[in-house]
Amino acid sequence: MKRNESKKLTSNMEDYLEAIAALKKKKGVVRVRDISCLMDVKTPSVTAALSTLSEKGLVLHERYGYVEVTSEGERLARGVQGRHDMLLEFLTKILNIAPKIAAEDACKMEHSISPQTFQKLTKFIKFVETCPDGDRPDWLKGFDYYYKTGKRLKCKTRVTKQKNNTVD
Amino acid sequence: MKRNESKKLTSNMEDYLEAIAALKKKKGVVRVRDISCLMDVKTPSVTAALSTLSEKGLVLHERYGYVEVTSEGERLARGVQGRHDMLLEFLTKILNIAPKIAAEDACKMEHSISPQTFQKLTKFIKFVETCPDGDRPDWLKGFDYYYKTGKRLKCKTRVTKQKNNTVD
DNA sequence: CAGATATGTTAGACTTGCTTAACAAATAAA
DNA sequence: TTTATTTGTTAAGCAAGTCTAACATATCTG
Repeated sequence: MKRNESKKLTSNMEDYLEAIAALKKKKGVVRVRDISCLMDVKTPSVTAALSTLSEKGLVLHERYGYVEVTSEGERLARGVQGRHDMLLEFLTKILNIAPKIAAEDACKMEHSISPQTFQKLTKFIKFVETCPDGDRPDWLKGFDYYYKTGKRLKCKTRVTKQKNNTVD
Repeated sequence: MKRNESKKLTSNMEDYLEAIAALKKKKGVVRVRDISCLMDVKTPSVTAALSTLSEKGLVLHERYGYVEVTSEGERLARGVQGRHDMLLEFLTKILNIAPKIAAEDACKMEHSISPQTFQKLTKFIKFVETCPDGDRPDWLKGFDYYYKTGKRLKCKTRVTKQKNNTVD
């Protein structure tokens, strides 16, 4: 009754789990080779990782066999993937960051973001994307303009006090 | 002429350097003990880290002496600290995340954020904080409201199409 | 100044994660 | 079916970072 499900995964193990779940979804079956290719590590690293994840009850793996993900593994993988997707969306859609850069950032940040921040950002994205203004709310277009030119578009609403808005 | 300034620091070394620079700024002199307390590690870990940072030319440290930061070390530390501060500001001021949580997130994300994302977010914060609307632009207040209630405040500007905005 | 205390270093061990080299099993092809 | 190829595992070792235990230096205090 003392299973080694010490909950907390390292970033690396989260990466392996995420990759495995993604491969499962995409290809149906998952082999050591697939994981090693996707993650750009050698196969012995994968074997080692699988042994760790097995002990934690997140994957099933018999010698020379396919890799299966347990339901608990699924659950965790969905969490990581969810954080990744959300971050990617925030970076590309809202901040307008180049997809490649955004993907790299998302890959690293997905391991460190707290549930609170995840929730806030998720809502923030939703807030932006369901805006009646259309694709991109006016204020966000205002940011695009500000980012490019350093200047602020004329504000349509009340102006209480004007602060400096210099370019650096 | 072959100094070991292999540029890229690990997250951990970035943390040490950041802590050292912060202590220097705050207390004037930096001892191993201070670093070990601040970072919650034992002193031998600090000694080892200092040896690494010394080799890279980022700190100066003689046996049993104070720790000094080189100008290159300063420069790097400022970078890390800058990312930290920016992230903290974004999380607390814009997303309204509790300071403690925000600080934890910032501590981890400060190591993984790309220059591009740093720049975008920096501008985004500036865009928000120099908004003529006052402390917090109207659209951001709109987000606060949306976050709390799941409902969208009436939009003052043109409404092209209304999408669903459910709470989950 | 000399002992007690605080601080710093060294040595050795452990963990995580990676590698290469050698071996073992499974699959494909002759 | 026997060989060749691909795939997977084991073993051994390296690097970063942590720790504890033992030792060394500095500093404080009587």
